[in-house]
Amino acid sequence: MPGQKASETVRREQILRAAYEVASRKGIDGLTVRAVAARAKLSHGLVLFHFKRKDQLVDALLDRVLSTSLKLHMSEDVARIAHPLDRLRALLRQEMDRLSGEPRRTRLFFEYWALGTRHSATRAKISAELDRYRAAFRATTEDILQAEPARFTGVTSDRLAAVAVSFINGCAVQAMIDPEHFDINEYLAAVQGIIGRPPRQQHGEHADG
Amino acid sequence: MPGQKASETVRREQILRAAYEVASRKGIDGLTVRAVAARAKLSHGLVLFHFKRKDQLVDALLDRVLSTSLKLHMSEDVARIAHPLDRLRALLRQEMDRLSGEPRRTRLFFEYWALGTRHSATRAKISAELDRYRAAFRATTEDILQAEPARFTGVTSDRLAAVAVSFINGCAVQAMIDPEHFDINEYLAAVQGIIGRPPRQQHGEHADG
DNA sequence: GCATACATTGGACAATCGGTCAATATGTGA
DNA sequence: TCACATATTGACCGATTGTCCAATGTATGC
Repeated sequence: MPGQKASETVRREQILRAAYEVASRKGIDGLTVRAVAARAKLSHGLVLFHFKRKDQLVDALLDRVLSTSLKLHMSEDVARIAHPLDRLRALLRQEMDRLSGEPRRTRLFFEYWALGTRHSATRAKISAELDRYRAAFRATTEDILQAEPARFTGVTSDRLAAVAVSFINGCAVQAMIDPEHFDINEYLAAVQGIIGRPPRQQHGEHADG
Repeated sequence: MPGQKASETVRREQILRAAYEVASRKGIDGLTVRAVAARAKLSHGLVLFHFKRKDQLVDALLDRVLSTSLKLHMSEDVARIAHPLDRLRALLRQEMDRLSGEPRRTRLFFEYWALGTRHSATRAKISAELDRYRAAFRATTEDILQAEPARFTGVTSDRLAAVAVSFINGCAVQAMIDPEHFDINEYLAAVQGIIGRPPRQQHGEHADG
């Protein structure tokens, strides 16, 4: 049983898969070289043979988490929606459903997020991937601005995409701590009431604090 | 210098303050009994004399983080706003400003948040404190519903308060990773455009993926 | 001043961590 | 089949952790 050789790519994949399983269950600080090795049924020495340092393993796992957590897949059903704003709303709903349906991965994602506050390389990687994720929304937000320019005065498509992403992250955080008590439809309805159609905001702003 | 006695309440306060400074800089997993002791200029044995286990220290620190992070203070300027919806908007802006101005505390708060996914006691404590935080918004959201019932059909004041809190958390997360590239005014304007006044949502829902 | 109570210290311990390395098992080409 | 390259193992190391505890220092009542 022990000692079966394998190619480097196969081993790295096997180790990374085990690392993801460990981290998604025990958190980043529970991500131990020995725990990963045990999960992959390998010796801990072998893990450090393929990933020379633990940092490299953590970093590679971050790549994996980002590429799966921040991948926007526009289904055909959604792409077929003619009205751009409705399409964006469908995207929002889809992404929030997806993230709230994967609480473990979402939690791991935000653990890296918090870690990025102290670790600049991690922060840079997350920021770059968030940029890519935002860019995936741009096609739709540009359509929106073109279709209804009057609705979004002074708002760029970039900013619109940024808000969409931020909105999704906020809901994901909410769903992370309390998955049951979170209903996306109610959420959207209430936000619509709070934000939509301000009765007297344009003429005399009181904001200056 | 060493060995000066002090009352238990004073020592606990001193230790907790040091624990907060350590955790807000190094994160929860950087919160070490010895690090806290060093920060408070005490022996590590004394820390465990007042907090019998490290868990109790971490737990007491959570109380402190929650009571400061989730405290809603309605300033007189805000309370004086007659229009309830404008008052809620001002509250949102105030809280987002406050949280984004304290990135360290916010990060620590979300670290506990993520930790709550695995630790049920932590999760319960955070949920309870979030309930209290939500309740502080209820006075305003009830005023809103009373003033403009037509605007929020089928939305309760509880739900409205919940959305406000979730909204704040989402912005806080956003400001945590990238404090510079976050502008609350632009955020609110863009959300208003996305959510407000849906042109055709009520009759034929297409959501079912 | 002295005895008592207890806050405080720092050493010791086992457990666990990341990391190194000699020894070994395994596959491959001739 | 044999030599060679290397993937794999497990022992080992130093550092750090939480926790315990005997020794010591400090305040207080008498």
